[in-house]
Amino acid sequence: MGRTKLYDPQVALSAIKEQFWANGFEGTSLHDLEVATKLPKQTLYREFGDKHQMYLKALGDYERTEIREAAKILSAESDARGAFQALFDAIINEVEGNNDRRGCFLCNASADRTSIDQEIGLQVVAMLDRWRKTFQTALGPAPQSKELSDVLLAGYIGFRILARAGLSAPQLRAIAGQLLNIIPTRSR
Amino acid sequence: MGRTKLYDPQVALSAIKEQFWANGFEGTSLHDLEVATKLPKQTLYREFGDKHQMYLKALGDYERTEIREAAKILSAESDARGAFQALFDAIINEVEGNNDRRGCFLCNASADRTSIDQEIGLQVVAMLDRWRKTFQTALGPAPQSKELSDVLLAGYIGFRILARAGLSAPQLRAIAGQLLNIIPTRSR
DNA sequence: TAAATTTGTTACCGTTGGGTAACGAATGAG
DNA sequence: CTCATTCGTTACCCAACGGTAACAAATTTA
Repeated sequence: MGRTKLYDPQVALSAIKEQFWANGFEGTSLHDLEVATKLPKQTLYREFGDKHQMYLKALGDYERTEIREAAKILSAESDARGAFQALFDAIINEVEGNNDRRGCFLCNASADRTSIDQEIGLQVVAMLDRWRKTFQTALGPAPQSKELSDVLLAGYIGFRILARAGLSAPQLRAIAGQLLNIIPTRSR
Repeated sequence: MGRTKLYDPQVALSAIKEQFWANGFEGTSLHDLEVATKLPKQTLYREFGDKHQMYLKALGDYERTEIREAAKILSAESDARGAFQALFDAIINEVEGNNDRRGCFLCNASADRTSIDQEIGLQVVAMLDRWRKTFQTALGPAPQSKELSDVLLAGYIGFRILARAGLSAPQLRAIAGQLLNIIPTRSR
C-alpha cells in the first residue's frame, strides 16, 4: 500500500537528535533539521509530528543508542571503580580527540526544556532514573549502592556539564579522578 | 547633560536576569524582556546593547547577587560540612516552599550557550572557577581542598540540574545528604 | 490493470524574531 | 534662557519561525 520511503526514518531521527543535542530545543530550527536530515520539513512533520514530538523522539533515540553504549562500557569492567573509570575515560577521549563539546543530551535537556515543557520534563526524569539504575547495577551488590548511585549521578551530570562548558581535558581528568574516589574499592 | 532616566537600570537588569534564568537564551524573546522590565526594547538596546550583551550582563548580575548570597551562607557556618549542608538546605527550601525550579542560572548557562557562543563560554568558565574557589574557601585549610572543591562543584551542578529537572524535595534531600558525605568531618 | 495510498515537491500562511530610524518631550550644563 | 544631549514613544524593516494546503509522481495491493 502506497509508495516506499526513499529515506531511512532511523537515520533521519539520528540526525535530528544530533541537532537538538548540540543546539537545544529553541536553538534548533526546522530549517536546521531539514538540512541535517536532507529531508523537506513536510516529510519530517509527516514522519515525526511537530517539533515537540521530534524532541521527545530524539531523546528516546538517545537513550536507545548513546546510553546503551555507555551501559555496555560500564558492564565490561570487572570492578566498579574500573567501570566508571572506563566511562569517564571514553568521554574525555571524545573531548580530546574530536573536541566533542556537546556534552550529554539528557543532561542538556534537563537544563533546557524540563522546567518549561511538562511532558518533556516527565520523560527526562524517567530517563534520569533509569540512568541512575544503570549506575547502581554497575556498582554491584555493594551496600548503599542506591545512595552511591545518587551521588554518582549528580557528579556525572556536573562532569558532563563542565565538559560542555569548555573545561580542558586535564581539568576534566582531575575531576573524574576525584569522582572515582567516591566509589569504594573492591565493591564488586 | 540630558534628561534623567525614569527607570532603574539595576532593577531592569535584574528582571532580564530572571527571564534568561528561567527560559534560557533562545527561549527568551525581546518581547519577553520588554514585559519583564516594563521598558520598550528601544530603551533596552540603548541601555544594555544587543541580546548577546544582555545575557552576559545578566550573568554578571547573577554572580553579583545570587552567588554572593550563597557565599555568605557558606561562610556563616563554622565547619565545612555544616556550611554545605546550609547551602543545600537553602536550595531545597526554595524548591519546597516556592516550587522554584529555575535551578542555577550559571549551571543552566553552562548547558545552554557555552558550546555555541564562545564569549559566553569564556565568561561561564571563569565564573565556574570562581565558584569552585568559593567552595574551596568554605572547605578551609583541609588537605586536598582543591581536589575536594572540584568534586563538590561537579556534584553541586548535577544537584541543581536535577532540581530543575523536577526531582522531588525528598529525592533532592537524599542526594544532598550523600554529597555531604564526601566532605571529611572536622576539616576546618 | 485499476484503485487506493503514500510518497516527494512546491508554494504559501500568519506570526514572531532581533534590530533600527526618526522624532518630539524633557532636562541637564553653560 | 539657550542649546546640546538623552530621554521615551511610535513606527517600521526584513528575515526566520513553526506549521499547512495542494498536487503530481510513484508504488503496492486487489
